[in-house]
Parts: sequence; structure tokens; C-alpha cells
Amino acid sequence: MSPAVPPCSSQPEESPKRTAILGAGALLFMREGYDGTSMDAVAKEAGVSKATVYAHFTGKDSLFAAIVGERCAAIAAEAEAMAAQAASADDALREMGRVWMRFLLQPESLAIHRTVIAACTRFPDLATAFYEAGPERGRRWLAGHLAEEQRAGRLRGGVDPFLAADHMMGLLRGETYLRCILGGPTPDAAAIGAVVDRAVAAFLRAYGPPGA
Amino acid sequence: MSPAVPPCSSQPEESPKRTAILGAGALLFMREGYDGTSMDAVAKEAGVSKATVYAHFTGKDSLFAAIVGERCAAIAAEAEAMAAQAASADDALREMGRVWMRFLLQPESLAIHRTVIAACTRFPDLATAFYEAGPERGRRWLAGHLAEEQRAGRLRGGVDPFLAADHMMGLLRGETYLRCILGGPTPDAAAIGAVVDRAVAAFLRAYGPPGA
DNA sequence: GTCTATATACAGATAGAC
DNA sequence: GTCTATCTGTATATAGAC
Repeated sequence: MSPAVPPCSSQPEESPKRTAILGAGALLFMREGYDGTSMDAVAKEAGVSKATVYAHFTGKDSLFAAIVGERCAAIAAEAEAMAAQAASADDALREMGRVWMRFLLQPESLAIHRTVIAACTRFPDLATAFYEAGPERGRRWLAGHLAEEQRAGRLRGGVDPFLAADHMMGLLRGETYLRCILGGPTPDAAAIGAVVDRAVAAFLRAYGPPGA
Repeated sequence: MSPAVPPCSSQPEESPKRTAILGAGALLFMREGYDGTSMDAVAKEAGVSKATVYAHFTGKDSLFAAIVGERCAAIAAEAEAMAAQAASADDALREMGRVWMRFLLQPESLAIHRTVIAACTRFPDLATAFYEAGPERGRRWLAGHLAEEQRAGRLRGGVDPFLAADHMMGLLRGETYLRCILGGPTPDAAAIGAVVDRAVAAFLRAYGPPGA
């Protein structure tokens, strides 16, 4: 229907102003929430006029959707990096837990969680996309890893690895996640390490090899 | 400084219009969030004029604080009722888990969680009060119960009951809570029962008596 | 205390020149 | 695409009569 597109030339996604707008929006939406962020503030933070924002996005909801979608992709990429970093460690479970909790509890992660949770009734599709890109993707990856551990005999067999992954992540989050998502102080690396050690110990009692 | 107050006469908290305003605000703040709720909408829902709202509360933030504070008290009362209901059951752990998860996953609970999480950067004191009245109070109660179970020999000794309570609640929440707080469908009683059974089974492997 | 009517500010979105 | 200037609706909060 539309005329042939120029082959791989300047796409709108590569405009520097568009990039600035997306960056400013991500900063403000995560810090102030959806309603707390005005298009005026986004334009000012990006160093452009408000009309330019509307030239690149049809409206505030469109800009928000683009930013959350972009964050989902970034989260997935970070998850891959974490997986590579953690799976090669000697004490794999503990190291995985530390890496994941440090990622989950950093201010940027908590901010995107808060933003999506607050907006989930108005943007249900975004909330679903976020859940799939973040927690659910992480759980699938962890389940795959735990299944390997089962086959290697380092975890007891006969249990659903997806269930084990869910329980592992639940033990890790615990009250720590709840307190941080409610604005409490972020624990330092040592405190996170202690939380992870206790969670992994409990996990191994529940899911470790029967003889241990 | 001020003249003697009349002894226990009509306090402002007992005004029927004030009650209507608080009820309307609770409904709207939980359904639409803080920014999504206007003082006009509260007045209309309560059946009063906007000026009357401002006669009872100094502003929107004051009304919001009063409502969240009231919900904290209500949550504490519900927790007491849940405790009485659950502790007398035969299969105490499973029954406690079912009661708590049904409470946690009902739309009203999720709505107040979302509202407080979204507002926690602007109202940090409210978020702290909510955490103390809700999750932390529940954890303290559960820890006390688990300590009794330890003394009775139905749980292994030598572990911090507060840690065990944290792990129990983390196993129960799991992905279910995360999916629901992000707007996913609420599981029915049977699905909740299955989640709880699996969580309690894992908990007992980690914290049950060593011989089991 | 309670109302109607209004002051004031700022939001999202657009018109039109360049 | 980008800007300045503006339209239009609605938000919080208040003035003043009863």
C-alpha cells in the first residue's frame, strides 16, 4: 500500500532529539510517575520544545508506552548479561542470587516497578509486557538452570523446576523487596549478601539432594 | 492555652458527612490512585459540596493521609480476625496460608498496595506506617506462632522465627502476588489452595523437624 | 457547617511561521 | 522537524452568602 521505504536509511528511531526525549521521559516517568510527569517537563528536560515532542509521539500515553517498551528490552538484555555473569561462578546459586538481588533492588529497577504497578489499571498491556520481559523471563531462565542442576544430581529430582524457581525467587525477595518497593533504604552489598545466603540455605534444605 | 474542651461531646470524627467523605475518598483513591482522584469527584461521590470537603480536611494530601491511616487500622483489625480464624484450625500452617493469601489477593488489598507503592516517594511516612501495620505486623504475628511450633517440636529449633516467617511469606507470595499486583487475574480459591499447598510443603522441608 | 460561584494555575494538545 | 504562542479543559483551593 505505502511506497517502497528507503532501504535502511535514517529511521525515526535514530533521531538525536527523539533519543533525548526518550531519555528525559524515562528519567521523569520513573522519578515522578505517570501523572507526576508533564509534557512540559519532558520537553524542558530534553532541551526541545513541546511541539517537537508531539511531532515524535502522538501523545503522552504513546510516549509512556514507548519508554516502558524500551525498558522491557533493556531489562531482557540485562538479564542475559546477569545470566552469563552468574552461571559461570563456582558457588552458582549464591552468586546468582546476589547478582539478581542487586539488580532488583537498585533504584532504577524499583522505580520502573513502581511506575508500572501504579499504571497497570490504565495500561494493562504494558503491565503484561513488563511481567513477561522481567520476572517471567527470569523465572524461565532460572528454571532451565535448576533443571540442569537436577540432572547433575545437585538438586533433588521429581519436582517442577518452574515451581522451584518460583520458590527460590520468593525466598530471595521476601520482606526486603517489599520494604524497598515501599521506599525504604536500599540495603548495601553486605546486607544483600546475608539475605541471599539465608535464602539459598533454606532453598537447599527444601530442594537440595535428599541425602544432604 | 485553649479553653476547656467539652467532655467527650460531638467530635469531628463522628460527623456523618465526614464519614461519607472518607468513604468516597477511600473508594476513589484505591480505584483511581492519588493523581487520578480529584476533589470534585470525592465531593460528588460523597454527595456534598467541595467546600465541605475543605471544611473537614485542609487539602487533598490531608484527606489522603487520613484515609490511608484509617486503612492501616482496618488492616490491623483484619489481621487479628485472620489470626483467630487460622490459629484454631487443625492443619494450621496450610489454613493460615490460605486465609492470608485470600486476604492479600482480594482486589481491595491489591488496590491499597498499588496506591501506597505509587505514592511512597511523595508520602514516605504513610508508606512506613502502612508497612508497619500490614506486612511487618503480620510477620511478627507469624513469627510468634512459629516460635510456639518450634517449642512444641513441630518445627526444627535453632533458627530465627522471624527469618522463618519471612521465608514462609516469600514462598506464599511468589509469582502469584507479583502477577496480581501488576493487574493480572485474581486466582480463585482452588488455585490459591494449590499455591499454598506447594509453598507449605517446601517450607516444611526447609523448616520442619529434622527427622521428617 | 454547608452551599454556589469563582480565582488561579497548569495540564495536554495544536496552529502556524520558518 | 522545530519553534513560539495559544486554545481548551480541568485541577486545587477559596470567597462570601446562609
